[in-house]
This record gives sequence, structure tokens and C-alpha cells, in this order.
Amino acid sequence: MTTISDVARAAGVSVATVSRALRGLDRVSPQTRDRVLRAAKSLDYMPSPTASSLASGKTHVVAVVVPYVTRWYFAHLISGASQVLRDKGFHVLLLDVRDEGPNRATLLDSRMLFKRVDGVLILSLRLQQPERELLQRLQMPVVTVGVPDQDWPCVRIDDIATTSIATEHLIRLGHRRIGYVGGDSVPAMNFPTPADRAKGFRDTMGRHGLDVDPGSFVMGDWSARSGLDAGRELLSRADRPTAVVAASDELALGVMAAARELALSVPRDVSVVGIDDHELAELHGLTTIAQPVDEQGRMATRLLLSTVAGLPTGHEVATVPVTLVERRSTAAPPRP
Amino acid sequence: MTTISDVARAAGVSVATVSRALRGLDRVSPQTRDRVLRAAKSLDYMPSPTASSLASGKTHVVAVVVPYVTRWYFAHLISGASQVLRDKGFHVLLLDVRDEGPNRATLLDSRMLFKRVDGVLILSLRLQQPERELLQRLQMPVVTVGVPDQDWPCVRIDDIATTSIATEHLIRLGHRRIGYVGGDSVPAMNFPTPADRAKGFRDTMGRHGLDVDPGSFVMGDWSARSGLDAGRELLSRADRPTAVVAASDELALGVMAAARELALSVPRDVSVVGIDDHELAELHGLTTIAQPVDEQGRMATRLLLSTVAGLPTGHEVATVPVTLVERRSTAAPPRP
DNA sequence: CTGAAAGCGCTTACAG
DNA sequence: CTGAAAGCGCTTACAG
Repeated sequence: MTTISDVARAAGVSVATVSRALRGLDRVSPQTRDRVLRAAKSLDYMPSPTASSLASGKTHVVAVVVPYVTRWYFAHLISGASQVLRDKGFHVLLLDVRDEGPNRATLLDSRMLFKRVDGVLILSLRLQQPERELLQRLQMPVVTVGVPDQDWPCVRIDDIATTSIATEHLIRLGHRRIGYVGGDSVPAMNFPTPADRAKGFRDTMGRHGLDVDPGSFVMGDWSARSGLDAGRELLSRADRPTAVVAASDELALGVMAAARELALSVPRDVSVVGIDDHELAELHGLTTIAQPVDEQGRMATRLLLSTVAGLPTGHEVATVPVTLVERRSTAAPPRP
Repeated sequence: MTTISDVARAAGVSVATVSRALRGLDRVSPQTRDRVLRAAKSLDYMPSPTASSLASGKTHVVAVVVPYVTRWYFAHLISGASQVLRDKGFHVLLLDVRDEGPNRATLLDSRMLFKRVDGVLILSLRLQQPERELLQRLQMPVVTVGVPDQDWPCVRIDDIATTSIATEHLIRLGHRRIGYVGGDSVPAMNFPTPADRAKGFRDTMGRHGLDVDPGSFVMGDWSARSGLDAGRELLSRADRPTAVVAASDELALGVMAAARELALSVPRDVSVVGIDDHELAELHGLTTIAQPVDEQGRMATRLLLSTVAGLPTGHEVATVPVTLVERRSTAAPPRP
């Protein structure tokens, strides 16, 4: 292994000068720099990242903390984030904390972060108090995605507005009896997304003077499987809704599958609208509210890196716009 | 920041002893160990990973190299790998190299690996010669997944056998005119999977004396979208097949969507079988050949860690079994 | 513009 | 069982 001293010797300068020349710092004469670069190249020199981290305190690594790598939303956030990190010369430390709900144990601990990363990206995760304190104590630059935070900046969509757009779309088509899949009636600890999306639905219905039948408001955990279960329940009722708002595309695909099972035609018998614009939404002609997930990952990462670089930061919330994508799963309600 | 010296001072011993006591090495008296642990705890001491890496040469980090984080197969491999790494006290450095096909630039370079990780997991990726040499030069422990390798161990399924099982299933049901979606007729450089799956299909058809109509053999890039396109082409032919083998569930879902568009009923008019057992396969009643992806990630990681720990390793190939999961998308062919 | 030297915070032979 | 000391390979004031 060739070290910085080998390069210094070969170039006939001190290690300090090699260090400066290689990192492109000023106060090095062009000739010297050239000699150093030449020597480094001919020796195939590669600085030891652990040595420079120890000396400088910087790691050029960012932790990306996520509850489920396999879910569509998280995979795309990771993808966007890793793209800009790579471009900026940072590495991705993936912290897959497998969230187990609000009562999970504290999953982020200091051995994952201390002296290991320069910053932390928290992807739509409920932080526990001890984790919050840990991050503060380590003075770690942090940016969150999805869930606005009291302490750090956040990039997200407006969940209330999003379901509102979906609901308005159905109402505009003439629907009055509309079901909802994906609700959490009470806000989970620190995790407002399900409740916000449900609220967007309820509020919009209310604004139009429409009832929300409690029976047409079904839980789900964002998976297609639970969408299927919810859809079966919802669509086999005597007074079944003429349309359904689902809190995610995967839920919506489940609802559509339930409709097929029950020999109901979409959109003739029932309209379905989702949220996300999942790859499979197009395939199934699912009308949805598209959100730019990769882009949220990229934005959050840029924000984080500017904090890491020392720029001041508050806890501002960047809300990115969503768009209605009309496809074949929504239409006017059937004539009674 | 409290360091090892603070702990040594508080415990009244040398830093060497603290180091040994904290890492659980032998040759430390129980009383001393106890004093050290007590001191460390009361000072809330946390060793600096970069300092110990520099001194020991070990990082306790493993690189997971993947071409696409967002695809089902890769996300699940990552998930399985990160699970066992976490359990064993290792960290995951995610290297998202965004594979651009056989002619991509060299994407793994030494600054990603040198002195940064203890081992590398290569997930179904074509390695280029320079990358291969880099890994050799760094004497990096390596395990690959999906693609057998000349130099390192591999965990994978038998791709030829997998499509063979799918094809046999259809033949057993009475199908004779069977189409295939997902083929690459020539093996892509270093990436035999598509060709192997196609071969499994062709060989099986041949064994049963059945023709493979070139027109019923359609390309696809494993995405649902390309499955839709392939399905449209295949199923709108005059002599359309009575059944289709798709090289992945996402492709198969695309084919099923194409069938719906063409008002063909699955399985009455056409049977469809996929590979993977994707979450959405169940939802759509898709018959498939299930492969345990998380488990392959776990197995590969265990193998890698044993190499990292110094156990000898060759380039053996571990082939994990697949299973036919019969659902509602396959049945006997329609009566002529 | 350049160098000598201290320091980052550990681990690891080597003695005893 | 324990300690003194060298060493891992850089960066960073501090001088000049």
C-alpha cells in the first residue's frame, strides 16, 4: 500500500504539501502541485479514507435511515438520494431500521452514527425522543422526508391537499357516495401521514355537504394485499360506494382486484383513484395523484449537503406539488 | 467527546487495558474488566469507529453493489442482506451503480472500496474486467448473487430449471402452443440470466417435441410495461398461443393486462405463468415459480461474513430451490 | 508557498 | 494480567 509519505518522497516535498496539493487547496505553486500529482499517479496512490476521517473529522458519508427498503416509496427515495450523494462524492450508509410501529424499540443508536457519518436523512420515519436527543447531542445535520419536523428541514407533499384533489376529482365526475381506503382515524404517534390523507378526504366531502359513511372508511397498511381486503369489504356492501379514494396506488390496485373478484367493472360500476403514480398504475389504467418521489429524495439530499457544508438551516418545510393523472379507472357514476 | 484515555484515567488503568476490556478480549481480570465497563458507561463512552479502523484495518462495513435499488428483486436482496449485516454488527454501504448495460463505464472504482469496506456483495451485476482486477488487487472478500462467477462464491437459483418448471406446468395442463416473454436470444456479456431462462423454455419445449414459433418469442426488459407491449404483440396474433411463460412476474402482469385489453380471459382464453412470486402476483391470482429472494440475500451475506472472518472460500455456487405456486392464471387450454 | 510537528483516537506486538 | 510505546495515515495550525 503506498501512503502519502511515499508520494512525498517521490515528489521531493513534505507530506503536508502532498496533502494540500491533492486536495486542490490553494497556497501550492503550480509546479509543485504538478510534481505531486505526477508522483501520486505513477505510484497509484489512493488516500486512506479512514485516516483522513480521523484527522479531519469528516467522513463524506451520509446515513439514509429507512423503515422498509422494499416498499415503492422508500426505494425511490433511496434511489434519488443516492444519485445526488454519488454525484457530490458522498457515500450512502443504508440504515434499514425496520420500523415496527409507534411502539418499536429505539432503533437509531449512536454506534450507527457517531464519527461515522456527516449527516442523516430520515425517510418518513417516526423519530422517538431518545433518537431525537441523540441527533441533537451529536449535532448531526438532519433533513427529513415526508413528515414535517419541529427541529429539522423537511421535504414532502401536502398530504391533506393530495387526497383532497383525488376526492374533488370524483365529486366533479358526479360521485356522491364515496368510500375511502387507507385510513387511520387517529394520528399515529409522530406519524401524521395516514391521518392527514384521511382528513383531506373528510374535509373535502364535508365542504361539499357529503356524508362520510363510517362503514365506507376502511383501514389499510398501504399494501396491495390490505387494499384487496378493504375492497372486498367495501364493495360487497348493499349500499356500496360508486367510487373509492385509496391512500396509495398499491391499495388502489388491491381495490381494483377486489372489484374484479366481485364482477364489478371499473369504472362502469365503481371508480377508483390512488396516490403515487406507481409503475403499475399506468399498466392498470389507474387514475392517480402523482408525486415525484425520486425528486423529493434528491431535494432533501441537496438540502442536507448544504447543511453539511456549513450553510445555516432552520426547520423549513419544502412542499412539492402533486398532479392529477387521469386514466381509465374513473368516470361518472352509474345511473341509478 | 470522551475518549479512551478518559476512560483509562477514570478506571485507573492503561488505554491498552481499556481497549481489551471493552472488546471482550481475554487476558483481562474480571475485576479490571468490571471497573473499565463501569467507567465507560458512566462517561457515556463510545469508541471512534474511524480511529479503530485506522488502527486495526477493519471497518465493519460491507459494500452492497446493486444496479437498481427500485426493482423488486434488488430491493429484496438488499433487505435480506442488510438484515444479517445489522445482526452481525456490520454496516451497509449502498453502492447504487445504475447499470447501463454491457457497455457501461466502469462503475466500481477503488475510492468506493479501498480501506472503506471489509467485503463486497455483488448483486446480479455484470462485472467488467477492470472491476474484477480491482477487487483482486484489494484482496477483497466477494460474494455474488444471481450470476455464477469464475472467482467468487455465488448464491442463486437455477434459471434454466426455473423456466423449465414453468413450461412443464403448462405442458402438463395440455398446452402445445406456448409463447415466451422476456427473452434475450443471445447471452449478454457476463449476464446469463435472460439467456438461461429462455434456454430453459426452449429445451423443455424441445424435449416434448413442441415447436417454438419465433414469432411467439418476445423480448422484454423485466418491467411490467414491456410485458404489456410484448403481451399486446403476442396475443393479437392470429395463431396466438394458448399460454405464455414470462421471465418475471412483472412481465407476466403486463401480459395479463394486455389480455384484458384484448378482452381475452385468463385463464380461459390464455394461461400465464410468471417467475418470482412478487407481492402483486397473489393479488392477481398469478401462477408463478417462487424464488426466495430475501433468503438469497441473507445466505450470500452469511457466506461473505465468514470469508471476512477469515474462513477459506472458493468459488462454489449455492443453488437455492424454487417452487411452483399454482394460482388462477393457468388452466387447461380452450377446446379448439 | 512550504515544512516540522502535533494530533486525530484507537490497536497491537512486546515486555514484564 | 497489565502497561509503555509504536504505529495506523492522514490534516492542520504554526512558523517561516
